[in-house]
Amino acid sequence: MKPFYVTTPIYYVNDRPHIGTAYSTIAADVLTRYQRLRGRQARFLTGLDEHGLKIARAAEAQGLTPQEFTDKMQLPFREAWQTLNCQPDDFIRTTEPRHKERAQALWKRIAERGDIYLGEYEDWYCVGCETFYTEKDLLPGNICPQHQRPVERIKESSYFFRLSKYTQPLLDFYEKHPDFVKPAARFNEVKSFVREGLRDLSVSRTSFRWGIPVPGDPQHVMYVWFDALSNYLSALGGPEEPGQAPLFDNYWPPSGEAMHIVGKDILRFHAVYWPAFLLSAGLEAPTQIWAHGWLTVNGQKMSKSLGNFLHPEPLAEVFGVDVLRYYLMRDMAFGQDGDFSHANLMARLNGELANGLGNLLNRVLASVVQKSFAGRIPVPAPSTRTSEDDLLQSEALRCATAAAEQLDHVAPQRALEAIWELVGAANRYVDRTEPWALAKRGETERLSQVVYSVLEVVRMLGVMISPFMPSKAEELRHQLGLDPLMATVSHDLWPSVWGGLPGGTLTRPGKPLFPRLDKDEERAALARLGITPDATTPASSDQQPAKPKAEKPKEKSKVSETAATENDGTITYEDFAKVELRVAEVLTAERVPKSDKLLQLSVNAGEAAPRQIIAGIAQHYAPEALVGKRIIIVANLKPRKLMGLLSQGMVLAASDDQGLCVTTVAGDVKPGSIVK
RNA sequence: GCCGAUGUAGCUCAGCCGGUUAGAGCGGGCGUUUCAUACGCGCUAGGUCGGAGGUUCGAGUCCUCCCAUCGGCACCA
Repeated sequence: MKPFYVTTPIYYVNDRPHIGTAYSTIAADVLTRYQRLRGRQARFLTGLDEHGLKIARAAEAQGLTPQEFTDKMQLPFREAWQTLNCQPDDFIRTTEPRHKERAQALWKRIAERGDIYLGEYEDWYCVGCETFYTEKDLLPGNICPQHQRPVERIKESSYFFRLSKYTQPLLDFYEKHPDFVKPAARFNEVKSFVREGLRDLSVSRTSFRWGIPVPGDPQHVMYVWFDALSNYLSALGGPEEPGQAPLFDNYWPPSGEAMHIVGKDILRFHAVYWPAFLLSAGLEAPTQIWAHGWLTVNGQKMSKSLGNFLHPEPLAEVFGVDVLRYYLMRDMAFGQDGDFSHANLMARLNGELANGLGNLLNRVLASVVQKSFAGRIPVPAPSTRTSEDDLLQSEALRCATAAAEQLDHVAPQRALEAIWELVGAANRYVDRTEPWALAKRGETERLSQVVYSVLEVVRMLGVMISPFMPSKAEELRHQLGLDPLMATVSHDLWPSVWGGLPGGTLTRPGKPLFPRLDKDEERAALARLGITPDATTPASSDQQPAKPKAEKPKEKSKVSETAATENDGTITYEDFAKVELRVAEVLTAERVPKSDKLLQLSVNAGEAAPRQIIAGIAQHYAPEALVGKRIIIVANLKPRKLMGLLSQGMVLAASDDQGLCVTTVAGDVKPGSIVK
């Protein structure tokens, strides 16, 4: 079996860890622990992205050097992973010398292939910031977000990577590696993106200094993705010639299997740019890229404006680290979007962990074993086995196999499902065999068998949950009187044979493994997190507040559609000379979802009903800034649908290379007035 | 607008290559045990399988169209 190498994204050091970053890090940790358990060599990398202008700025704002700043900002990440019991083998920071050096080595390799050339990069530039901005980053009206001043269109010298050259090679590569990107639907998106053709990629900047100097041209620093992506290699000491970097030789393909866990937002960089860089450098691409989805919180999107970023530490403190890990792995389908719901977490804690597994251990260990066997695990006689034991045993092995299969396919939620089938089977077994009745009747021989069977299953469960809940797994083993699990290479510990539990072992019954939360405790837990109970989304709730958003535009278009039928004399664009211009007052304005440029306006043009106009000015005007304005519209333009929304008319605007201004009237004129 | 995915019991979801009475978990209801963390176990819920056509002896399961939701791309008034 090839060594296993798993990575999380390197997180942007400017932020703090939140439930989303915790999710990918925990997933990587679970996979690593699982592979080790199976006797496979495994390495887990996480780290931080510490370069870029934003960092330099933030540092400056605090009166620190960028290095001092990132040295400080890295701590919450290290602490968070420690708190969450995630144990990466390496933690790379892009500001480390080892990274800079290897990133430059990768650059050189690619440059030697002739795939990097000097060109010009053009974008919006703010003199005040000495920075380029993409149109998306600008405030309406092409205003610099920092200085509130207009930006200029400017070119700077930049190195480019010949990405265009790799369009076909990438498509060929995808063809040969049908599992390169997971889930498959995401892979399709990647492919169709590449199929449309790739443009060369700007990979350096001269407008800021906080980055890795380009080899041979220190005026330039590497642009973020070149720098960032190379961390996966640099942390292994690569790229390097064979024999020079043992980790690289061992873990990177073809000798190892490398899996990148990424969020769906950065999939393109990993699935397109990264393999292209590697192809160019004559290196192997990673084995697989797993794009996981986004987490909402109690049905709501996490966003800066809502200020509802969920941080993992308080959750771990209130519910327990392992419970949080379990919940995240159990409730979210890996690769799909999921919802973090406090109510669901507590439901799973009580139902599956406390009542299901915790109580299973307790109901046998705390009573029967103590009373009938003086706290020792009994040694059953084979003759006392019945079909119930056969059934339980085969269930145990079946579930163990199923769970392993699911984990091999990176489906932690399904693996846990399979494991909990065994929890159910074990509880049923106890009910059917009634150990308490056997004890009463003094049938000690049979009781030995029953107790042993249950505890053997519990032992197996302890092994299987250990990647997910390492501490609880140890606690469970401790209560069974077993030593901590020690994973070693080439030694598969996953349950595959019955009877691993040594009879005669002195057990150590303790507190319930997973204390149950009663209603009051649930309320208290939520209170400690500053959450009101009705803010959570119980699994059974159907009152999700996602609807009004979708309904609004619908109502509007209905209204304006009727207005349209009354409005005859429509003309086409070619008949522009016949244009009918009117003054209209903007009643409402909002962005068209999923569109960068379109605004949906509702205007009063002096008619019975307001009309809807879709205007391509979103990059120049904030919706709020338009409300109340008297603008001039083309009132009799033939209605047309834009992104599914009916536009009845056109907003007149003047534009030059500095930006765009909607036309308005100088005086106070009634809406609907004709403009001549 | 183009491309893709999804739409199955109150909730979350399984249902492979079309085939007997459409499933699981949770929640709800009923019952039951008493070893256990008032835990467990059993039974139950009568869901137009988004809608309409079609192919077929037979369709959640294939085809067409429509609707809704979500993504990717595109962006024009």
